[in-house]
Amino acid sequence: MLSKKTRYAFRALSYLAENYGKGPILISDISVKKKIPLKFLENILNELKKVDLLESKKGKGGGYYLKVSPKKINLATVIRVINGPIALLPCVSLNFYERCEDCDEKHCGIRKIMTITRDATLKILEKKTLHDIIFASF
Amino acid sequence: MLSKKTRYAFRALSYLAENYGKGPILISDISVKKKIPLKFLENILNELKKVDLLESKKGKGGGYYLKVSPKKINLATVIRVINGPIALLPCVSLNFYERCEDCDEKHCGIRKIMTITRDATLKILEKKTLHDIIFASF
DNA sequence: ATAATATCCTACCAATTTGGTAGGGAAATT
DNA sequence: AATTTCCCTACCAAATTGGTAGGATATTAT
Ligand code: FES
Ligand code: FES
Repeated sequence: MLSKKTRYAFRALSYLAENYGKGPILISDISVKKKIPLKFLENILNELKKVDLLESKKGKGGGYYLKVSPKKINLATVIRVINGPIALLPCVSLNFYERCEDCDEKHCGIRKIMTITRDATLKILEKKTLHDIIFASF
Repeated sequence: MLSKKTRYAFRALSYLAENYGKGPILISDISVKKKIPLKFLENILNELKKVDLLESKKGKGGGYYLKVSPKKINLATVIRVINGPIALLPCVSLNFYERCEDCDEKHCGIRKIMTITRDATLKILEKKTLHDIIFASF
């Protein structure tokens, strides 16, 4: 399951997506509107900034805003940044690969099935974007 | 990601599947062959027994064995028992449903996409069985 | 300048989950 | 009655999760 933090990230991002092009949005504004603990949200938005999904501005008139269009930010990217691997096993992860101890990858049946599962999941999560989140909600 | 415990469960089950029909297998045998900590494995097998995937026999000649054919035990079932929900959000889980606070299910775009993802995942994990694990490994 | 505004950074914290271990009890077999 | 094997309860350390606190830093307005 996705962590609470990741769910917060999606809620915050969808709010920013709804306000795309309207300039910087205050953390405190997002916090109140989306009911996310302020200081926790601060941290989340900062992480999203560090991977270039968001841009920020300090001082009066400042805040956070999407760096690119909501149509260009897919869900897989967000999950990887905040939640971590999408694959069900480390030996199957594209972005967080780790070898399985005591298991031979060449002849591992579990791995093969989890690879198929990963591909099916990614096919959806890499195609769906923040834009889809907003417009799936009407 | 699946827990280490779940990976142990799959390794143990695939060993039991390979030996299906050959009578009870010792925990200690599985532990050594599949390199799983003995006491931890004890616990795992017992949980699988409680949901009727395994049967056990005590005393000499005893051990654990699959209660039904490897073709009838799918991966989704195993994951749910040992790892928990398969869906990425509680509001989308079929077997572990929980309402999302501060989120209206009717108009939630995230939920809709996660439902699609869940269905794609389940389509695979409910179809693939222990038998497939064994025969995908050759 | 300097005050005000707002993000950024570091450190800490409690509760829960994960990945075990220890020790003995209960049932079946010899 | 001894041996074998699973079963049950309790405990434990380390990691992760979901935060909070307090101030440093950058920008803007006066
Ligand atoms: S190689 Fe990763 S589970 Fe076998
Ligand atoms: S209802 Fe579960 S995320 Fe919106």
